[in-house]
Amino acid sequence: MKEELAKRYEPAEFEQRVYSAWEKGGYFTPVVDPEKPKFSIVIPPPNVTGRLHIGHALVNTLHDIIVRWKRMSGFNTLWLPGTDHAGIATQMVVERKLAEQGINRFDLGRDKFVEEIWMWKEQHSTEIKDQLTRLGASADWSRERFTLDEGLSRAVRYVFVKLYEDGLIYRGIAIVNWCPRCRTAISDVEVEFRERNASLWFVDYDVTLDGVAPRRLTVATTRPETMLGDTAVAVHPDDVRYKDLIGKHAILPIANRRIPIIADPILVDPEFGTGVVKVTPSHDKNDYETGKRHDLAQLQVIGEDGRMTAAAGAGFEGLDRSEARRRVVEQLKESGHLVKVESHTNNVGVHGKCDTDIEPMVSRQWFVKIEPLARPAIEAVRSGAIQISPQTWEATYFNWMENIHDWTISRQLWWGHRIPAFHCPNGHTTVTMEEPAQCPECGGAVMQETDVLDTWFSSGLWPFSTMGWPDETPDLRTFYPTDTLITGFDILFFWVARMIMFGLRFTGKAPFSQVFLNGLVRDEHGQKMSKTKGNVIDPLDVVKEVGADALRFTLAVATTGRDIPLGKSRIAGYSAFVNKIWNASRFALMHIDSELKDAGSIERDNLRTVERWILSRLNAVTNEVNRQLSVFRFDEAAGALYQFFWHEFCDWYIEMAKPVLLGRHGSDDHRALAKRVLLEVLDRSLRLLHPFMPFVTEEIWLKLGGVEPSIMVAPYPISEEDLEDSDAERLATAAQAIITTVRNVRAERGFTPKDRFTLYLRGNDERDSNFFRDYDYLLLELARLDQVIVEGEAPAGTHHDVVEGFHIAIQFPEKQVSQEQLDRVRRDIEKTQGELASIEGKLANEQFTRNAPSAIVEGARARQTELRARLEKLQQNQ
RNA sequence: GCGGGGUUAGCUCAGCGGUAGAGCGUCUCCUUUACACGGAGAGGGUCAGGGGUUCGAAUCCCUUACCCCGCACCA
Repeated sequence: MKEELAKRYEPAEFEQRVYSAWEKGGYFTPVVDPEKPKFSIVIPPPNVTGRLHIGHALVNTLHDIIVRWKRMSGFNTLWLPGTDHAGIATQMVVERKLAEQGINRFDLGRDKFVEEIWMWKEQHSTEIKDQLTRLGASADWSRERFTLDEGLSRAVRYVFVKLYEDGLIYRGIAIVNWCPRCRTAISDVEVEFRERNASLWFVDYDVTLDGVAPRRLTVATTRPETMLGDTAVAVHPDDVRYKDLIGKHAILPIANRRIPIIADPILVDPEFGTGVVKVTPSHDKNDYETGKRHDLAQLQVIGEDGRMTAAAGAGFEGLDRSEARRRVVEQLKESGHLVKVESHTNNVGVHGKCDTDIEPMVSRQWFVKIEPLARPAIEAVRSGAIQISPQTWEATYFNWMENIHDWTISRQLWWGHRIPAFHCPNGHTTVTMEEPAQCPECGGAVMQETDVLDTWFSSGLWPFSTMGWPDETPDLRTFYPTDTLITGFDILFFWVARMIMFGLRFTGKAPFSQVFLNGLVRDEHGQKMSKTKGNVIDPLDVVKEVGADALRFTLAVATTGRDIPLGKSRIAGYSAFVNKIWNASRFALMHIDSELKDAGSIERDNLRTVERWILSRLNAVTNEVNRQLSVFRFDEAAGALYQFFWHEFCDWYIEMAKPVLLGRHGSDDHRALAKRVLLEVLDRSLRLLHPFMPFVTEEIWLKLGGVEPSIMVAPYPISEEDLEDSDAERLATAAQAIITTVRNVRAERGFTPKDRFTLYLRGNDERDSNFFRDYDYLLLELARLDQVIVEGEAPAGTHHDVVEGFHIAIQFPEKQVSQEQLDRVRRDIEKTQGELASIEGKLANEQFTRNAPSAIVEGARARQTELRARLEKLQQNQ
């Protein structure tokens, strides 16, 4: 029994009900069977730091589109969901929350603090799952994983121990990027550079020369506070200005220490500045290397907390770095050692997570020797075993992988995988998966390393650790390697590269064969969304307002390029499309009188030209959508469906079918055929649209009464060659073009819809003429004519035209330009002048131009130009 | 500094060798029994500037200007 659709499209009425039905149906869970053709994909696990933003909505919509498409196309499909503990990021948000209560993590102690984070995690992973559910994500929740789960943690320990045994993990002292706020080392990729206006201070160092007049060397520095830790001054060995000073000593101002003057061709560029460089091995990467070359002393003057140490000297100990800088400059000025100050822009490295200036710091950390892992990972992409699209990212990938540095993996944090290394008081270190009872070398008591691993260490194992690896599980055999990886380009190095390296090393296989990197969502002016700018869009707010389908479709259409601008008006545009689908379906359901499962197949021979045309077009779109999805052109696929459904199916086919469906024209057989085709086109269109708009398509499709219990498990349409009909397309297109021409003439000459014309037309052959004789009712109704004469001779004085190869002539009554029309032009001119005046007033207002965001001012200027042009045009027409 | 991308309609973007496209916005007309979240029409662009290749260039090459994004970094 056919059911009717509600009069209004109200997504809130059915979305959640539909989702629960899918869950109950078990459609998200694939079978475990390595023999079946499969498609598998893992979610880029969202951080449990908070709620999902619109960027997550994008990447997960793209996942769901691909996953639903593959599932309907007959693949045993797994989308494996989960979340990431996100080390430092999560630790930071919980610390911030505790700070509001006036507590810091040291008050709580490690165990209690970690317990706090677990509570936070529980709440947020539930929220995240709920958000994904509301978007329609067809992920297999029975396989949901978290990077700190026992199974995944075991994989982490296994990999760590294996890499250590293979000599690819080492512990050592090195200069690393240190975040004084988070009090941990971070890796190179976590450092972001910010351009800043700074000063360049020129400082004189006295040179002690036995028996000769004293000289001074001028060094330039952007960080005067580090001079307290200088242990040398360097010049270029070939620099004639200073050649005689090499090997002598300089006196470091303030500290009054004697430091050597060394020659170093790598550190010093004689062309730059004064050609003299101060050397601070403890607080600068290049200086650290120089120090190693010259065996210089290290003097740490800045501590882990960013405050000056005792070594900085009396009057400095305990001062913050920036305060110490001010004081050093002050003292240099007083003692006359400060020669001059220049302003200078430089790029300061900051910690991407908290924006704190990075302090290069010498410390003992754990590292992964990365080159042996990177080499096969480069090869995998070069050979095509892994394809990255858009392909332009491959260059970026190679560039990075070929210049890769060892990876600092230890973090001085409390939240994460604790490194499986066990130290004893005698200095022995044992690396094993499980804690040993005693030190295997000396029998002493052991204590586990307090450092944890970089969060990307565990997410690098995600495609296989989530499937039970290192055990040979049925899941692993069935679903690994995965097929596609979809994620934002911003984590190409952080995540994608690490998965490729780990996957190849430990499973011997590339963890996926295709990578699709999507763009970043921005606001409608191309600005990055951020809370401080107030331009963030919460996906759930949008879902509540317009439904998940409209949001998903908008995101899919917008995916090309690096930046994805998203504004309310754009979403509204596609929510109108969902509404259109609803209403067209409602119309169709009013006329369709049999269920899909009883309808039988269409007798191809009985089809008439207009039906052949729409089926041919539907087939072309089917082909197009499948093709575009296979190359991740979500925009093209969605756009083709939009164009077809709205502008071909609704605007033309339904209108062309109406005379028959509504009984104004045609036989009963013809009517039955039109109904059958209407059902066919609607059915196929809904299935094609389903991956993009799962909710509304399901809600409507179930009313068509198909054999499958859900559109989710109905087959995805594929193109069928025998539906192609270029001749039907030619004739239908011609009919449409002729109708459009008549409408044009009507509007241009100022006629109303009530004025009736006579149309004369001539076909190229008998077949064409027969078509227009058969379908003259289409021209009469859609072009509002009172007569169509095929093959007749057109009288003189008619409007002649050639449309799509057909000669037509339109005969219409005489018509004078009325006073009313003239008045209307005058009213328009007045209206435009008024609007222009108001915009110009605004632009002349200084307060507006100074205070409004530039985008708004620019918009006003653009509007001004547009209005001026329009005004000119109207005045000409008067 | 090195590398990559961009500059197309008022806005946001497709197109990337063969007669300039979409969505939104603008204007006009229309309550025609699916939809006013609608229908029918209209207007709007020397495709950043300059040079070249070609029968033909938004599209390929060179160049200039401006913008974005990586990577590296000079004290």
